Amino acid sequence: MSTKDLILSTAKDMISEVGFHKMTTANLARRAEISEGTIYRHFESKEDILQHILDTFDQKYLALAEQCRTRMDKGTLTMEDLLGNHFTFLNANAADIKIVLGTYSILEITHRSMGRFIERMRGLFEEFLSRGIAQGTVRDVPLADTGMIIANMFFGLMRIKLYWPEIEDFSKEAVAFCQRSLIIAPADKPTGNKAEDRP
Amino acid sequence: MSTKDLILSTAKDMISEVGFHKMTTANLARRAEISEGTIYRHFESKEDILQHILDTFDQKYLALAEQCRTRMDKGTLTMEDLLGNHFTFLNANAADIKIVLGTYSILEITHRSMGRFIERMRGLFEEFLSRGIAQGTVRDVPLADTGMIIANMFFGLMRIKLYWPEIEDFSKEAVAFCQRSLIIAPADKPTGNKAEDRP
Amino acid sequence: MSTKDLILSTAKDMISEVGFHKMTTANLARRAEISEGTIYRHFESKEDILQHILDTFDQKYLALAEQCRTRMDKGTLTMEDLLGNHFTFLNANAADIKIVLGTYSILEITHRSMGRFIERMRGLFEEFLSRGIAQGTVRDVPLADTGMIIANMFFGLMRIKLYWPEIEDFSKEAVAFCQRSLIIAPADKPTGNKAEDRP
Amino acid sequence: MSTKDLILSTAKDMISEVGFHKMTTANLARRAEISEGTIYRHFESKEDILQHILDTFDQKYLALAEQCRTRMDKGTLTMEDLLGNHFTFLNANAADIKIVLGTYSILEITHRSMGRFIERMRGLFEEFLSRGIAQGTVRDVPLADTGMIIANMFFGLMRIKLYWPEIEDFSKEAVAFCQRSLIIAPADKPTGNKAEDRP
DNA sequence: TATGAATGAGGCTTCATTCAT
DNA sequence: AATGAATGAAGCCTCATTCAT
Repeated sequence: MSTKDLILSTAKDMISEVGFHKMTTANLARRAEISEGTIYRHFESKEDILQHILDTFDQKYLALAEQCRTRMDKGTLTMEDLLGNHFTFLNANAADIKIVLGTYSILEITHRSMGRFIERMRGLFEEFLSRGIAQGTVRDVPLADTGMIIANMFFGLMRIKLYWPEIEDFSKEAVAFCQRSLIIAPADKPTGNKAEDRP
Repeated sequence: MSTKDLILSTAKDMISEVGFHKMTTANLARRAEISEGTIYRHFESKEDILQHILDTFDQKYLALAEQCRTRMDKGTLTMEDLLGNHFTFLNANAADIKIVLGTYSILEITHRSMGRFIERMRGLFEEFLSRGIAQGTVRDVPLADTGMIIANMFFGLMRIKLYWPEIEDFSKEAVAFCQRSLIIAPADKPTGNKAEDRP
Repeated sequence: MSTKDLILSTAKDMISEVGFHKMTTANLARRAEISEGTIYRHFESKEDILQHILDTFDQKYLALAEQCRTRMDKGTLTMEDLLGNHFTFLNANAADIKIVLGTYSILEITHRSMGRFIERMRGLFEEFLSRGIAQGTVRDVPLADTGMIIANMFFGLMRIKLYWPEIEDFSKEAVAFCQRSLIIAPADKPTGNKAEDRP
Repeated sequence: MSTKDLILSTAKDMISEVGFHKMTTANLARRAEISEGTIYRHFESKEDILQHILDTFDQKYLALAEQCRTRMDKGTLTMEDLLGNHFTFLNANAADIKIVLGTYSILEITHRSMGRFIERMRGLFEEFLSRGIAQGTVRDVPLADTGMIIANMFFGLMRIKLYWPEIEDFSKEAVAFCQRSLIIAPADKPTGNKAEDRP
């Protein structure tokens, strides 16, 4: 692992653990077992490290989105799949998410980055909804707003999971919540879902 | 306005604007037009100021919750009312919310405070759902999880509104989203929402 | 008790307990149950309080010295009496002594005050020795130096007692130590030193 | 000279000159011609600097004590030697002594350090007396108390010398004072001192 | 006399960044 | 590339003293 990557990965761990402000260059150097000066050979500033972390994360989500779109084009992506993929992604990148959630309010670069992230996620969901509506599997809801609502729900789920891990996971129920609101039941299409539950 | 209140209100503005770390005691004193030493005549530490802000906010939400419960007891509280009241409250206390959202990840006191806040909101929604289910106006959904989902949605809405004000407000649609997922159509229409609005 | 005396006595306790630097005007006011401003109505500065304490102590020792001299004049003062009186005095004024010992190295006023105190004590002992030598009860030792040695021993004893109370009291033995060095045994006078030097 | 040693030696001078409280980190940095931040690269806190000074002094006295014991074992150490060695040591380490004497009443670390110092000196003197008594050259005095008395006398002497240099040195007479009290005249005369020295 | 809020200088400490080696 | 000592600005906080009431 190159020194640059070592710094990046150590910084990622530290920022997600203690926050950006509490990760000092001294701490970082000690934990990465390099000298403080070395950091500045690879990065312009402390913020620059964060920038790299954010950029990498950005790429990763871009890849996920592309992959989802490909499957959407093939028509093999159910809502459960889409949300499931996102859960998997977010869990796998918990440290990045924590960094984003923990710094967007204090650092302009993260704020912008998270803004883009939200927009991308919203866009993806919008696209999914749009196809669903066209196919008659999804109710005719406003695209932009609903996309945002779902994206938003994801962030909330992650936040709770990352910062209040003692609260029981409610992601499954969140999926159900969305499905009830959006999905048109396959059989008796005119009606809502779970019609069978009622007399 | 007493000096203590002046400090409190100036600090509230500053923290919500630039974050807790970037509000320094020197900045705060300058903007409040007092000397730095004066801050410490009224508060034990910089964090103590935040503590007071959080406590006050806590009281305010407690009052709202109580008021909602009273109306629930009378049976005059619809879902729209409940959510509407929350929107009003959150808008009226935007600075507090921004402080909470911006510091829970870096300060233990805010983290605890926000934890309590979430729990209270969830509890209130649970109670509402529970009554609705008993009355047959709300679908039979898991109480705790669903309460959390709605609470969560609120925080998300506020976050977007406060940090990305350029994104169009989607709160109305969020209410609709929740209603579709939760509310049982009054009489003959056991199904989806607003189907009649469409041609 | 007048406010001035209240301040003085409270300050004396505090300085002897925690030291001059750690007694702040805020602390003092709180403990004396007065306001900070009141201190400055009675004293010019924090050091001025100390000055008063030192002056009072000075008077007290002056009184002791005078009393000892009176008894010396009457010829009724043995070495044991003299040292005993000093022990009693020092014990009775432990707080003052602690203040003096704890501040002479950092404050000019105490330094001067302690200098005077030492000189007075030395002078008194010198006088005692001088009479004893004349009477043939005390060895013919250098007056100034020996007076200082005894004075010095007292300060040492007090210091240990006040700052290392866990060390067993050795004042009785200190008196014996001095007596062995100074007193000519009553019976076999010829053995006393330098007797042959005198006509 | 390394920066650390520079700080240490500058601090030693300053503390002994103006006291621990009046040596501020800003003063120290200015006098050592370094920046304030540099201090904290080498020491954890201002008190930590003092701790190092005290530790070094501790070592130095330990070395002296060991050397004295070695000579005691060889039987070549007279009382004059022992006290003389101590005078030399104390003079050579005047700054350290001044620091110890000037801060033991306000700082826990110095208080402990001086407590140890006193105990060590007392122990050494006790040992000397114990051997002297066994050999019949010293009177049969209580060991612990007398050891303390002599140790105490040393501190007193140093104190006067360091803080009231205008007072004439009385250390020679102090040695004589002790000898008269403790030493048994060599041959036939169990009493009076040094009568044999005279014609 | 008494109050106590306000002051502001100054104390200790931290930390991102630079630079000589 | 790497080191790590040095920097100095800035942060939080304390405290003797003043002043309007």
